[in-house]
Amino acid sequence: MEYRPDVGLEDLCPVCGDKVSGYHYGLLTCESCKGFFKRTVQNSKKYTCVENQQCRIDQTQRRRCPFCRFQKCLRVGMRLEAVRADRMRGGRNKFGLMYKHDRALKQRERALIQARRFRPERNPIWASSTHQRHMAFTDGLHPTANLHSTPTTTDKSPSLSSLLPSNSPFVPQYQFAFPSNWTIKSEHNNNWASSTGSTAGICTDSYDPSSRCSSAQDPVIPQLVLEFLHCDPDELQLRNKITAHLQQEQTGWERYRDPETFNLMCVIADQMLCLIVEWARTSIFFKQLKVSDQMKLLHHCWSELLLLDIISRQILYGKEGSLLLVTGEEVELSDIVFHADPALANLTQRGQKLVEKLHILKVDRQEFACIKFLILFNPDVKELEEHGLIESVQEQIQRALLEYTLSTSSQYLSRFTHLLLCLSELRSLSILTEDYLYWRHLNAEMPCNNLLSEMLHAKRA
DNA sequence: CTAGCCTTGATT
DNA sequence: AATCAAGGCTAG
Repeated sequence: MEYRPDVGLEDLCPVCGDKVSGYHYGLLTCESCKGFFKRTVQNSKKYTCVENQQCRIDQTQRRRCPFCRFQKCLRVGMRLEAVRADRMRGGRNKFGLMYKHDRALKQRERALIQARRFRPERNPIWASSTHQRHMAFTDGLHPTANLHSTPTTTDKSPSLSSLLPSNSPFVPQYQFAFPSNWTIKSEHNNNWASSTGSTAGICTDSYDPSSRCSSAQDPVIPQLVLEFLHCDPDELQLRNKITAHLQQEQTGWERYRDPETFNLMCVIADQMLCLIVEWARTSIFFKQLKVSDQMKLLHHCWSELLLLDIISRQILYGKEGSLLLVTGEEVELSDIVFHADPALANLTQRGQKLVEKLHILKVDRQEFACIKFLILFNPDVKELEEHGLIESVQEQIQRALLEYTLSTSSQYLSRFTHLLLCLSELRSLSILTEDYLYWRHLNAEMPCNNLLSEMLHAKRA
């Protein structure tokens, strides 16, 4: 296998693919597109397209249609407001900070790639993917990048049923034993909410985060937790997959620096859902379930998993005051709240509060990996064929998580209880989010024919 | 018009 | 003083 640098994307102009000469009008572009954008805006140029406004824009053909070229400039995120009305030269503009953040992010990314190169990690999840993705940069087919445009066979995300059937034979590694020395007593339907009542007495004291053990003495990571970690996809691979897809879709992913681009967020969420399904179907325990049960479980918990994915990203990699997207972009939370409608603003704020709580608890990657499985294996889902099996897996996960928590925190019971309370909040937040998305979906404000809309319909059918 | 190179000037 | 993203200039 030969070495090919996969960092090429950010060195190419997102408009025409030429060599980038620096940040211009909001993002990294080449010198010629910088000049073209400047001339167009300064002189208020009006172009027309002699074709059907779908001209391919690349380095050799960029001169042929200024109309389509300018459309693409806007689409990839070049900012009109960065062209100065007074034509003042020199100095800096308000984007300076954004450029700085972007640079830091790219630097971090490079470091990650560098580190991974020396410690190559075999990842069976991606290798065994049945869903082929075209990484090639196919330009010119969707020039307006209208996300409502009729999906082609490549840009339409596959249905859940087509994603699920697994070819890999199951090799049993774990016994489904029931030596439950302890269980979380469930008084309600809700797994998480139950802990409020039964263990309330223990958790009235506030949790002291300093009780979290330092890594000085290595915590004992239970075998099952290690297995969950092994199933957990690598963040950088997720990022590369999603950005490759967005490139292919010609959506110009820089656009969501503008928090109003709800559509693009939906495309990202849809792609994340595909990857979550991929994670599940190749994961321990889940891959041996009947496909019908797999579908029921995923239909039930997809929004929780999606939210947890977003939230865990903030805690593991993000920073305060901004939302880190899977693509590596950061969006100011205040911008989102300012631009969003009241319902979305409220969801964002509640989500942020949850992030803060989990941040105080210092939830780590091991625990997030466990929690994902806890959410997936929900024995309260109706009409499960292998209910007993799913229940026993749920108990094993709970045991493993508690065992791990025990080894990393001196106040493990308090900590564990707080963790479960957070999951209860995650549950209600996911229900609200589904309602919100469904409402936008009914108003035809979302891209259709994708996994996201399939999931939205599943529970309401 | 295009695009490569030049000048400018606030920020660091 | 160095940086670097604005605007400016000018052959082709």
